[in-house]
Amino acid sequence: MELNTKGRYAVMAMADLAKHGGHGSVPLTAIAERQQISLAYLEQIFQRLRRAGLVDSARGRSGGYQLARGPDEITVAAIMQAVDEPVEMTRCMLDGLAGCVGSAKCLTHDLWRALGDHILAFLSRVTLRDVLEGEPGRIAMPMLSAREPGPVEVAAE
Amino acid sequence: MELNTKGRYAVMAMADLAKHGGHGSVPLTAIAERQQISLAYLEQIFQRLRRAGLVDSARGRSGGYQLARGPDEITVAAIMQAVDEPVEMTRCMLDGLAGCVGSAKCLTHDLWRALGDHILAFLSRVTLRDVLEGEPGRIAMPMLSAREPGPVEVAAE
DNA sequence: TGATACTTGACTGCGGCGCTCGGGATTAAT
DNA sequence: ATTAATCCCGAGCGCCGCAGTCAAGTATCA
Repeated sequence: MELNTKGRYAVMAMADLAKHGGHGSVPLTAIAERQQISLAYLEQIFQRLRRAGLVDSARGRSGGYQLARGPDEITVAAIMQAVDEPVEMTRCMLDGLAGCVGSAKCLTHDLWRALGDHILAFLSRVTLRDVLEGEPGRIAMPMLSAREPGPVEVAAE
Repeated sequence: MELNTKGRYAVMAMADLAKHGGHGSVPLTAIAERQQISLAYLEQIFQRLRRAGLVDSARGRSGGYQLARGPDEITVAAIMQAVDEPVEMTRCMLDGLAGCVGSAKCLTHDLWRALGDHILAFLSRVTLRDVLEGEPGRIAMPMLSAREPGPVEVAAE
């Protein structure tokens, strides 16, 4: 269960952009320095963000990037998907049951699917604005912290 | 955002064990064949499961493994943690703010933390029994499928 | 004209996942 | 007693892809 740097950097950079953006574009050099990310690597990442329509670019001197939409209209899910192809959990379900154990759906098929959906749903509910305001903490709240063996009470009934 | 084979195989194997277990132990050769996993690799995985107290082993001929507890007392989270050290999303928060951007918490610090908690909470609510019964689909339900800015209303009632 | 910045694509080190191998210890069947 | 299953353990290793670099080009502004 791992998160790679591309997704992480992308969200960090976008958050930085939302914060220091305001009016006019922000050059990558500034972001790279503030967030301590290699400039050349950031450039790669922003190409993808641009192609996904999440940022607009301005070339030449005093150029840079700015958000294509408001910070409350850009979700973390959108960023991660733009930068880092699949949020899927396994090749098992790309189409049909290809990667499953030969015959039918593997026993855990539905589990991974549910997990993937769950993560995506979570990230889809967090916007850049939330990140800046430290909201994600609150959003995660309704979860029981973990492993509470008592009366489990899994929703419904 | 990726899931490695160790965690995946472990859950598949444990599900298989729960299904074909019943009474007496199940040899790894059987699981390996049914789930199409390399035997030698499975052995590694089961060492960890055993040390974590999730399975009991019986050596010698007609030996094998069986669940140490009932299928409804073993969560997917427990399995994944036994096999695959951290479910953490980044080194950023191992202790304190080590990996953060020099100074203070990085902007996305809380986000990754919330994501990690969220995933763990989800996996902690799914037991082996649920997996066998195809429940994980239902468990994931209380999530609104995505980006629903309306009244959030998660879990509870 | 030069400095600043984005654009693009090719290239690469190397860490670690995913797996194999070889041996050993234990137990049950015959 | 021997053989055949099984678990137990540690070392080793190929190869892929992540993370990052490099080089060359284009646009824009002062």
